[in-house]
Amino acid sequence: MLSGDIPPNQTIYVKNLNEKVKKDELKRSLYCLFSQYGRILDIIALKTPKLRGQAWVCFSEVTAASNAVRQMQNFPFYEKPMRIQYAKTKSDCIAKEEGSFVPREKKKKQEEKVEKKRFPEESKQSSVPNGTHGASNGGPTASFRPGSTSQEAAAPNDILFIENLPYETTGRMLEMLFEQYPGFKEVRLIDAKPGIAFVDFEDDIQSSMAMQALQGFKITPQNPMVINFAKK
DNA sequence: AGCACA
Repeated sequence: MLSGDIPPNQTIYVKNLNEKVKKDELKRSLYCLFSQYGRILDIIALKTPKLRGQAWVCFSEVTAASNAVRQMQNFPFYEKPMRIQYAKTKSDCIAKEEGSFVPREKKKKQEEKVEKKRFPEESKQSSVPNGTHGASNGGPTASFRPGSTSQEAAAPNDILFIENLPYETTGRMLEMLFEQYPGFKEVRLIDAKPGIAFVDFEDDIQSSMAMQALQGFKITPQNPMVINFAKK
């Protein structure tokens, strides 16, 4: 089958990655690219001879992984089409979240269910490649409500579609925000439709970076930006 | 091509 008979998994296995790109940049880019599908708990990438050119992206939901497998299949990423499958085994970070993690020392096949209630400590500060110095104006990312139906993720595009802007937003204001990200080309406001804008980038990797960084940015306290890829 | 948890 398409996914090579591997059953769905919260973690996707990505291969055919460009081995020249440095590990941290790779993780950041993967994070930006895939976080549109859901919350990413961790990204594993190693540069050892056996493991270079591959990465594991762990999502908090299987549905996010499924969307990512389908939508980003063969996506050209650093000049190479990504090959995406479900991971074959459960990631440590997932096992930890559900309390079934067994340290690697014991190489046992410890797949038994641990009947446990939630941990009392709810500090879900998961390790995420914290690439971007994002929207640091108080409010973190917006909870995706206005506009788009967040279940149907738009395909990557070098054009971003911005919603929920205050009516008084000017092109210059948006330029100042977006031009700090590499690949920025231009901002386009629609006179007939206040509150939305399009922002063009050189490619969809760079647009993803900016989207991730500025998602939820508040120009006014009541206007967290909602950023999506523009429809093709 | 290659399925780990630096």
